[in-house]
Amino acid sequence: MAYQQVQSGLAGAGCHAVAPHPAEAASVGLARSTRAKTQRFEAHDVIFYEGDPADRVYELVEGAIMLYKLLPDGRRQVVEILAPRALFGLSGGKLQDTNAETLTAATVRVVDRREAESSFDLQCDISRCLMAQIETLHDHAVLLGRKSAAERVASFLMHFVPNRGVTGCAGPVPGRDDKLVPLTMTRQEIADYLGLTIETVSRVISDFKRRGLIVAEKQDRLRLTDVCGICQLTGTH
Amino acid sequence: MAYQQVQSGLAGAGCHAVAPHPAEAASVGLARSTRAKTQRFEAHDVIFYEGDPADRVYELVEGAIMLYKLLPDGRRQVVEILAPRALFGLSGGKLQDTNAETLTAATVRVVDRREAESSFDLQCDISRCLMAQIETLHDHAVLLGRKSAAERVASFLMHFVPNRGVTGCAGPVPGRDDKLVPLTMTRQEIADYLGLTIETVSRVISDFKRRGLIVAEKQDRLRLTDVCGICQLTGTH
DNA sequence: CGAATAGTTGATGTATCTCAAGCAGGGTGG
DNA sequence: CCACCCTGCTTGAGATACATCAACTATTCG
Repeated sequence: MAYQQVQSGLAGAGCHAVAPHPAEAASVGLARSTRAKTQRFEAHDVIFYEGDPADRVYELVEGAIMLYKLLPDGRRQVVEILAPRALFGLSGGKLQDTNAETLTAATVRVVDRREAESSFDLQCDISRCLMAQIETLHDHAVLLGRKSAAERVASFLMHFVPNRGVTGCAGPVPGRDDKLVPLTMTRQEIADYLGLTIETVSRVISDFKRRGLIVAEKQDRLRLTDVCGICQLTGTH
Repeated sequence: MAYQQVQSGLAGAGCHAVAPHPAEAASVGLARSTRAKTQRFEAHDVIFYEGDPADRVYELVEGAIMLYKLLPDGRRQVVEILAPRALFGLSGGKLQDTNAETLTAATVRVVDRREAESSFDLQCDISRCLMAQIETLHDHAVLLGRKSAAERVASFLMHFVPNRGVTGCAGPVPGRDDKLVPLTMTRQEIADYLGLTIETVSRVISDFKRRGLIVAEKQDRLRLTDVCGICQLTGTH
């Protein structure tokens, strides 16, 4: 069940692509450690700040988390959005390089960094997860550096549609090509993730509505009514 | 630890200030593997393409390499610039997610991925290197998402000045505050790295010249004559 | 119900892109 | 050794996508 929810988060943000061996599912990631502690957070709680000591490793068990950086004048860039099973809090140096804040209520597993790094299996999990993260960051660099506002928003929306827009995309089930997307992010958070302003995000979404690509069931519940059409707008295909 | 010095940024692209510990230099990274092969490339050689099987791990020994992605319409984003001792070619999936191309002549050490992942020590090196890469990618996301053209170019130039603009920046040696930067990248490559056009990069550099921040000894040899001044323009301080 | 907050829409400004021309340096061949 | 070309870089003029500023509307929550 928990793994199904991976798909409803921002796909690619975490390690979800690595299919767990069913038998191992419960013992993958930080759960392998006997000394793992579980922590519960409310929506919009801060888990750590940039500059905090990076002496613990976190695994997102449930919920969604964003990592972001701030410039001294207040500009913000959300650099990653994490889905369940993502590891975070690892840092090259001794200090956290980002802030970590929950988007929704979230459960997190925490292990002492020293311990995490002493197990070969865990070390492998960590590398695997970091590699997936890097791929996501590469895609995001393309988005931020080279895509238009409409392409950014379309790409963002496509993240919520698992197994579409990927190589070997199955295409729509004939006659039905929609997907309900429960946004857990505010317009401001989306804008800061996409390197845009709140107004531009709003305008693009309104434009998509007018063009019949999406319907807003509520402000934070968008129904993508033409997944293929949106996918065409990502610039990636 | 030796690997804390890994700079997956630009420093090595012309700045060889990152000195490996002489005693460890030969036994760190992929050199730990007995079956590592060394390969030599000319400038602008392609090492692998996006979509190639990701079955080998590479370590840059000498030179500079860029990783980039292309959109179908030809837009390009350079996602990473690698300095000596960086590992690359690792991928979350089975395929390379970027193209890898040398910027200069380069020496690369290659190991079979399976082998690299079977050693605990190497696995540790790999994660450490991946974490450093992620930090660099985070910074780059801020640059691409939130910085102005001038801030991007200033940040780019500061990458070539080791130990400046970092927390605990020593400041200039009184009376002298310059640094020679031998660019190994064309304007087009810089533009594709910074998410700008060639013309904008050129204009910003010209502007910096007019303001006395840099002097072009040659087109590809810039002397930063006011490192502090440039640092102030990065937006990070 | 009403204030507070988040989102939308419009009018205007501007940073950067686009298109186009001119220039410089490096290499080649006459 | 110099003229020429080729490529990469610079500069200018104009277009445009997105940001900014400001008003308005919808939603949430006490």
